[in-house]
Amino acid sequence: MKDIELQKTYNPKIVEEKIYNFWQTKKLEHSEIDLNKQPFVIVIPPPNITGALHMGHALNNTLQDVIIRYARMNGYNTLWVAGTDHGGIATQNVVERLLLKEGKTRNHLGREKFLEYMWHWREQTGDTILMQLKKLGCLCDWSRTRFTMDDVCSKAVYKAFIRLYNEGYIYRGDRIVNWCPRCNTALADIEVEYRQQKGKLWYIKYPLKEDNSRFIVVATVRPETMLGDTAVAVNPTDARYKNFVGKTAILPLMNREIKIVSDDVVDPEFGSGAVKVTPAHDTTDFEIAQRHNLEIFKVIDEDGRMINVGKYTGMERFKCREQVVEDLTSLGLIEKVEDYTHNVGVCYRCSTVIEPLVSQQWFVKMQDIARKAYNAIKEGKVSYYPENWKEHTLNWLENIKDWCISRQIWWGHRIPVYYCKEMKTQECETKNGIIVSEENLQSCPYCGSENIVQDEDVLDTWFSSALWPFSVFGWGVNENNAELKYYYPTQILVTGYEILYLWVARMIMMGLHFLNEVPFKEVFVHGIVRDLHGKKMSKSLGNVIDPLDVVEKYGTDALRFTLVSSTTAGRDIHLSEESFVLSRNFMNKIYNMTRFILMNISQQDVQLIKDWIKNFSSLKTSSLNIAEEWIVYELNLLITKIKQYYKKYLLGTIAHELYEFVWFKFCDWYLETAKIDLQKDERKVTTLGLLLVILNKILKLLHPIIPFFTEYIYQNIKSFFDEEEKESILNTKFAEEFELEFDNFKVLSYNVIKNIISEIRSIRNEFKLPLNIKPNIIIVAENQKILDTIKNYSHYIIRLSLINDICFVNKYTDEFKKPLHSATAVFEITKEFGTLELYVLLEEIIDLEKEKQRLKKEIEETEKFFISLEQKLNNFEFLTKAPQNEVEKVKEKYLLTKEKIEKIRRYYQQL
RNA sequence: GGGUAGUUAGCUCAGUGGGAGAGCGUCCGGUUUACACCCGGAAGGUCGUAGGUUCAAAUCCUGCACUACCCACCA
Repeated sequence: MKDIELQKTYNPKIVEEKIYNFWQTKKLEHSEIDLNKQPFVIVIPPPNITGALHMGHALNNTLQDVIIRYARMNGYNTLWVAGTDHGGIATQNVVERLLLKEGKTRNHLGREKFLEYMWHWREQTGDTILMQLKKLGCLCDWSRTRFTMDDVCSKAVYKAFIRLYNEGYIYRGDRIVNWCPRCNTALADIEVEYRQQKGKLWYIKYPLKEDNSRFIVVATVRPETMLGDTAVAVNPTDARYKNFVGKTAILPLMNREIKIVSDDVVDPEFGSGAVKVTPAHDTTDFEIAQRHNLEIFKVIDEDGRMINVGKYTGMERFKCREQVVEDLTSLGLIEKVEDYTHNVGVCYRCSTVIEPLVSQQWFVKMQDIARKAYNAIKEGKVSYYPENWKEHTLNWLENIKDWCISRQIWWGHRIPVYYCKEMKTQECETKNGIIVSEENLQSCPYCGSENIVQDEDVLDTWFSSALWPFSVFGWGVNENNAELKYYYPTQILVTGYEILYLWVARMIMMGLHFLNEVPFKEVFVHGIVRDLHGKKMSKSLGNVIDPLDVVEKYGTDALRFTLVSSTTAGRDIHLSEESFVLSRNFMNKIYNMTRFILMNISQQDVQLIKDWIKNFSSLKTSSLNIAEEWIVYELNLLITKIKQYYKKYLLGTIAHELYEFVWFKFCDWYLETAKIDLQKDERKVTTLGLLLVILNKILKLLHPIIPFFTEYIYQNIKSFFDEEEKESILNTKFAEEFELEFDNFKVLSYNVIKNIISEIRSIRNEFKLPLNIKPNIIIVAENQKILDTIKNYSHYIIRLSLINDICFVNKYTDEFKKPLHSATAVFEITKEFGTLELYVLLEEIIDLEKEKQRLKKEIEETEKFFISLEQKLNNFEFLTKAPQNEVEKVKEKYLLTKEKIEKIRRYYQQL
């Protein structure tokens, strides 16, 4: 694959295609049980089969891929399990919409045909997203791909249900559930979103039975529900209503007698202080009804239409509201109407206003199960990154409610419960005719009756998701299998915070309950992808950035690099198109830097360079020049930092550090000095060898983030290394620090040279020197050693700052008079080396007024700092209370700054 | 109503006790042959606000304002 092309621009499309095909043949992602190696496992948050890849997926999976590749390069037996989620209501909605286009509804087809249709649809399109993940470079072991409704996972679902049922954790009960009249199903509390909505608060007069000229006034935002009222409640301490409690009121429009009761939940401050009680359609009212044994009277059906209410029957609930208000108004029973803003619950899928409905549902009793999870998290068996989500999860677990797991749809795991209609035996009767069975039953196992029916409902989609970390390893088929033993618990779960409770907490609970071990040791929580201004991406806002478009335009690696570098500790990500341009440019930069290196290698040098690289590890830094020593030193610092950041999963910081090092240190500085070295034949091999060694390290550091690009470059340079046997960069070891002893003086000297060059450039710009004017400069120092070192490398300064020549002056031994027509700068180095003066000889070009201003500004800035140092040192408390090394540091800076400022002042005055 | 996070350059964000940083944008200058998807330079900030702790605060604490998200049964 030696084909770095001559084009000046990196073409991701061609390269990524090539590398993708290369990987396809290598099956690098495959993992097998290897007891000699430590496993490092990630189980994917399974995307919904309806989903086309969006930015959230791209982010989530890129992060996982970075982590898995890093672990892989550190010698772990990595496994990333892929799969998809059947997605319950969301998926059924999508398919029903498709059906509707054909003019059909699910009821036309019937359950069986409808499911057939759905499975067929899934076969055709369900794996699209997995293909897209593959293209993203995700190192999932595709041979293990699972689906929440495949045989293996379904077995786990039934097994879990039956076990929970037998253990007494699953029960069936009457509850007020959040009903979505559009989706026609119950929703869990966490599937309900609240929206603030402007509404009205109606005050309605209910006449008293004993004296219909007297009224009790109730306030409500939902007048239509009054038709189902079975009581009025007031606070027991409310003096206004003391005499009403126990009396009977007449429900207007319905002319039903209802009781007036007292209950603590009623807030006397709100509205009129009296509450209408509609047990069938309000959670609080339902609770009141249970405490007072009130009748439950259902007036709204599953489609959101009125029932059992005479002339209102069949009306849509909001239409009915208008009608009720109109009728009450004409009866003179509306006392007043107020504007009122309140929260309305809506379905998280379709935003339809939720109707609280009383109905029979299956529930999981959560308290015991949650306590186990609570303790495990508290004990640190699961670590959260960033940590603050730990506390959130604990809070949620503490206040957990029972989990409604039945859903009134067809797509999903059908609840494995049968009802015997006959109950012919005693045994059958004690069981209430409820049969829980994984098998497809034809007759009742208790009484033999063939008159049995299976529960119509399916399980909440999150029920199967909660089992995902172990169902994928075949727990449902055989819970003692070797894979489960080896791979479970997994290492880390990567997810957005929006499903922390919906999913993550439940996995922890189920993992602990069924396997007695947490399903993952770590949870990495990332934010949600938003647009540049923090708005959620949505089609209606038109601010969606499609990852596939980005890949098309800028390449997969650019997408990945941007996503990773935008990730900061659990915060939301604000994406803009231009951020991908930056990443694309970064890739191009490295591409060209590589081209430069390879272009400079002549055929006859290849072997020499290989030999040099082979011996590099035994080299001493003394054979390196200061630029080389500096860059190697900086690279070591970088590697150390990056390894630490990985421990804390600070992936965004890692991307930033790499960007900075490669561009600003390696390319802008080292490569520029290397160009100068390359002109001397005797330095050529060393320079090129070192450039390749560093490039190789950089590739490895970058590989987890931009795998395609780094693989491509690696394939083009790997022949220089003893790594011929490594087919892919993925099989190499992650970059380690060089084991070298550094000479701090060399590093320091190089930094001084850098500063001198920058300063000269700045002066050139300030005085608008054209490029063809190359002034002479004078460097004055107090220390001969540093003067000699700079002298040795003066060619760097001459080339990089475009000057003619340098004159070196030792302040103590040489005669020196400050040249008048020059621009001046003073540098502080260290206590040992003192300060250094720079004169750029400008002769008649200089504008002395400008130089004056330049120095004045410098003096002002330095003075500000100097005064702060002085104040510190004059402060007795600072001297006594601050740590000694801080005081020392300030003292040193003080002396240096003093020297500097005095010098600049003197020059200023001479002008 | 409760909780959490955020408020730093025009924009997007780093920085968690010792001289305010990056990228983009802006302005100035560049065919320095790896890269114009580039190079060099510059301007731009009383670090939301009011207090407090400390020798020292963008950084720690408290109040307030605004923003975002999560949670909650207030009709």
